[in-house]
Amino acid sequence: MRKRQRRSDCPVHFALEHIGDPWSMLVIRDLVMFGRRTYGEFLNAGEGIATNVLADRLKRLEEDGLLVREADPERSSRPRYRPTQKALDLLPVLLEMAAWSGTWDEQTVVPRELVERIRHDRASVEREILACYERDEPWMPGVPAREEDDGR
Amino acid sequence: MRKRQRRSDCPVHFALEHIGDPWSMLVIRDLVMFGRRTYGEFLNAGEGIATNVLADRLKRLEEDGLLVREADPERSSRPRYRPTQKALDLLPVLLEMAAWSGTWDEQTVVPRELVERIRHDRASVEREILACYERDEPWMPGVPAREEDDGR
DNA sequence: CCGGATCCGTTTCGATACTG
DNA sequence: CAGTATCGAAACGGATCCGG
Repeated sequence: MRKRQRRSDCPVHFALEHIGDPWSMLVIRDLVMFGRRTYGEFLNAGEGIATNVLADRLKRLEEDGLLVREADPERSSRPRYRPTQKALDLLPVLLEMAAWSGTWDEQTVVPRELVERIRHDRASVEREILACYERDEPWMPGVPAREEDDGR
Repeated sequence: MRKRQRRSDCPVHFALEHIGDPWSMLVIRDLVMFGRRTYGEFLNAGEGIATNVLADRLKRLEEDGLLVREADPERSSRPRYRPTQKALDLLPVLLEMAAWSGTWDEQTVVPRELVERIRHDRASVEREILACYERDEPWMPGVPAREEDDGR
């Protein structure tokens, strides 16, 4: 018997236990597209996620194999989160979400130009993002990344 | 001034107020891909959505312009829900979700063959689905559409 | 400090009963 | 058949506390 305790644990298997949770998707987006890696970076990224909710999602995503938690090589006291391939494979979903948002959401942060790129050559956008990921750099073409936190 | 009362109304504008809600996405999927049109069809579609939650989501999606509510031409007492273009435009997101689910979700209902089709020629899958939509027919290649309720 | 954990008032969910 | 009404159980948000 499976434990069934999560709100988004609806009995249809359509990726919704992750994609159907906004905070999970924000964390995954931050991991995959914006190169965020630490608790503080997620927390102060402008989305206003609460500390307990963030901790819960990080744990849940780790349990479900979407991210790995490892020690920072320089400051070992600070955990560092990295997306797994399972999370990287959500990039097409994230990009289609971005394109839809840029088209229909009046409050969108996604620029039209990016929408066009996704529509006409999504593969190249994916390659660009994954190349940044390989170099451990953030990718942020016009999308506000870190809103002012910066304390290094 | 906008009402801000929804749980998934997080301040980052990335389509998450709809995509981040599992029940909303199920309704949209049922509308766009499976040709479901009535309250009862959504309710008994096997997902186990509660009546009040379904009513709430239908109202919310109508307010946000994702579906229109109209009277059934034959039985005028029965409302009929149809997706708008805004909802139809979520088809790429739905298909990428399906592909991810078919790849990574061990409980998935998405067959491998469909995953391959989405990966290699998503546009043709989209055309197929939209053609069914135009004819007001459901589309369900191997995906269980309305599974008979398991008693309960 | 940073990365959480804990407590608490409020909101939302989910199940069922009920109504037009 | 298409929804409301109700109510206990979760989840959320915010603040605070705590360990390294």
